[in-house]
Amino acid sequence: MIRMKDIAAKLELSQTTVSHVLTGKHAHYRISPATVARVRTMADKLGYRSSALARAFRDRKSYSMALAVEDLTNPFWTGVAIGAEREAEKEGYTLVVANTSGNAERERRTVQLLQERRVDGLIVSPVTVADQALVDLRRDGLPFVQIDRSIKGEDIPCVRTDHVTGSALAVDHLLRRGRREIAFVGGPVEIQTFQLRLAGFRKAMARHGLKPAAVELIEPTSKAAQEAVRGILSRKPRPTAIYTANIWITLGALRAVRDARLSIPGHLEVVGFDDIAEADLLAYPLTTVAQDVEAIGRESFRLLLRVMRGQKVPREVLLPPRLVVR
Amino acid sequence: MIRMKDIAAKLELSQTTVSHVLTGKHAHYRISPATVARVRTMADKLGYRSSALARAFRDRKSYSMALAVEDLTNPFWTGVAIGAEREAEKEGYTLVVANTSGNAERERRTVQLLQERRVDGLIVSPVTVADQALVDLRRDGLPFVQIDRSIKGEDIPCVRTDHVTGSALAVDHLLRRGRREIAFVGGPVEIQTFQLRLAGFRKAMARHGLKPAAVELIEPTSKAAQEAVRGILSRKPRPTAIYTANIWITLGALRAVRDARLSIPGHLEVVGFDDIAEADLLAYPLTTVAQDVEAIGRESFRLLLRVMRGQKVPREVLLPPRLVVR
DNA sequence: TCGAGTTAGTATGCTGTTAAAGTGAAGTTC
DNA sequence: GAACTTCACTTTAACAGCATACTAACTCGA
Repeated sequence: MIRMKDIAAKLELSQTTVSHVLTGKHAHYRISPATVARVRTMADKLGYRSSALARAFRDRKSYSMALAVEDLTNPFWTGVAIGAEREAEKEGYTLVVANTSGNAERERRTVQLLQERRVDGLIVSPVTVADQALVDLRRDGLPFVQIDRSIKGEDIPCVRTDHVTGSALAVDHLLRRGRREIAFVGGPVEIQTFQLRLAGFRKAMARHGLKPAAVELIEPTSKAAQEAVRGILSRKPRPTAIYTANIWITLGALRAVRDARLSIPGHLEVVGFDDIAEADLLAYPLTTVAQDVEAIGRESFRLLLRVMRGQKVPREVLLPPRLVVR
Repeated sequence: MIRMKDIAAKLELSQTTVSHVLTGKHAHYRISPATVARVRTMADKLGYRSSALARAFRDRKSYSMALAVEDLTNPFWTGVAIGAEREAEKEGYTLVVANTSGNAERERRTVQLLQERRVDGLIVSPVTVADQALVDLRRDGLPFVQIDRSIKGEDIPCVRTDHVTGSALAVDHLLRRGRREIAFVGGPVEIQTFQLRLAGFRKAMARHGLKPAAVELIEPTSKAAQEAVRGILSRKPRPTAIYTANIWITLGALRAVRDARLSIPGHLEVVGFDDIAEADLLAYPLTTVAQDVEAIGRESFRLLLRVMRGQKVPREVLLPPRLVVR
C-alpha cells in the first residue's frame, strides 16, 4: 500500500506537505500551486489511498457507528439498517451492521467487539429488558441509543414505533368489523416490543369492555405460531379474529388458518404487526399495522448524533404506526 | 478509554508486560502467575477494551473483510450476507457489509472507502460486466472475489449459482407440464446474472426445438415487470408460461396475472428464479428455482481466504440450483 | 562467581495530522 | 548598507495504542 511518505519521497517533499495537500488544507498552509499539482498527480499515479485506519487511530475517532440488531432476515431490521445507513452516509459516517441473534451472550460479545473496533456510537436493540451488557456499556461511556425497545431503569433514549397505539389500531379495526373475540399471539414479554404490543392490546380491549379470547406468548417464529394458532383455532367457540404481534407470527398464523381450511374473512380475520411487501399477493387478505422502518433507522441515527454532541435528547422518540387495511 | 498504559501505571509494571499478558503470550515470555493474575484483574476492573484500531494499524491487517452488494432488501443478498458473516466470524474476521445500490459510481466510491478502511479482502458483486473499479482494484492488489457474476476479461474467481442450469430446470419443468409457449422476463444483460439466465433459457428451449414466446429485458423491479407482463398477457396467442428471472420480476408478474384476472395454473404458469419464503401462502402456486444463498456467502468467503493465503483457487465455483415445485 | 533460568523493561515502528519552527527572498527602516 | 521584518512556502517533531525484538536485572545452584 502506498503511503504519504512514499509520495513525499518521490517528490522530495516532506510528508507534512503531502498531508496538507491531500487533506485539502493547502490554502491554509499556502502550499504553492505547483506543489499542490505535483502532489496530486503523484498520488493519483501511485494509486494512493489514505488510511482511514491511521487517521482514526490518531484522531481517536473512527467515523463509524454500529447498528446491532437481532435478525437481518426480518424485513423490519433490514429496513431499519437501510434507513440508518443512508443517514450515516449523509453525515460522513460508516455504519457497521452487526448481528446479535437475539441472544444475550452473543450480544455481549458483539458489543465488546464493536467497542474494540472503537465505533464512535452504537444503535442497539436490547435483547432483554434487563440487559447487563448495555448497563456496562453506559458505564464505559460509549454513546448509544436504543431502537425498538429499551432496558429497564436506565435513562437511555429509544426510538421506536408506538406499539401501544399500533395495537389499538389493530383492535379498533377488528371491532369496527364486528369481531369481538380476539386472540393475541405474541413473543415473550422479556422483549419489550411484545410487552408493549400486548399491553396495548389489553388496554384497547378493556376500553371496549372486552377480554382477550386468548393470549399466547411463544417464540416469535412461524413454526411456533403455526402450532399455537392451530390450538387457538380448535377452541370452541373459535375466536373470530387473531392479532399477531410480529411478521413471523403472522405468517405462522396464516399457515395454521390454511391447514385448518378456514377462510379469511369468512371464518376469522387476522391482523398482523409489520407489513409484508407481498401481502397483496397472499391467498388471504391481510391487514397489517405497518411501521415506518426506514424512519426508525434514520431517526435513531440522528438521535445518536445528538447524544454524541452532548445535545439535549428526548428519552423516547415514538413514531406513529399506520394501519394497512386489506 | 482505558489503555494498556493505564493498567501498567496502576500496577507499576511496564506496558510490555501488560501486553504480554493480555495477548496470552505470558507463557512464552515467562510472566509470573502472580503478575498475570494482577494484570487480568486490573484489566477487568477498569473495563479495558483493547483497541482493534491500534492493533490493525500496527499489524497492517484489520482482520476485517467487506461484502459489497447491491440491494439488501433482496432476500438473496441478505442470505448471502448472513452466510458470509457466519463464516467470517468462524474465522475470526469481522464482515463489513456495504451497499453499491447497483450503481457503478456508488460502487466505485464504496470500494474506495473500503480500501481506505484497509479491509483485508473484498467480496463484491460487479455492477456491470465491464467494471473499471474492479480492474483498478486488482491493480491495487487488494484480494477479492466476485459473487453471483463476474467482469469480463479478468481472471478473478467467482462464486455463483449455475444460472444456466437453473434456467434449464425451469424450462424442463414447464415442458413436462406441457407448456411450450414460454416467455422470458429478465433484467438487463449488462448484469451477467441475467445474461446467463437468458442464455440458459434460450439454450434449453433450443434443445427442444422451441423458440421463446417472448423475451423482455427490463429494469428488475416489480413495477417494470408488472407493466411488461401486462403486455405479454395481452398478446394473441397468449403464452402459456412465463419464466421470470428474479424475485422482483416474479412478484411483478404475479401482480400482472392478478390484474388480468387470469388463473395459475389454469391460464398460464409462472416459474421464477429465487425462492420466496412466503411462497406457500401466495394466492398463486409458484414454482421457483431456489439458490442456496447462504452457501454462496459461505463459499465466497472461503474462496477469499484461499486467495489471501495465495492458495490455488478455481476460477469459478458453481453451486447447483434446486427446483421447488408448487 | 559464573551462567542458566526467570522475569520485566526499553526502544521502535506502524501512518497520518498538526502545532511550532525554519528558510530564503523580498521589502523596510534608520 | 546593515539589521530587521514580513511573507510565502515547507519542514521538524511529537503523538495516537499496541506488539515485539532486543536488552537488562535478578535469583539460585554449581
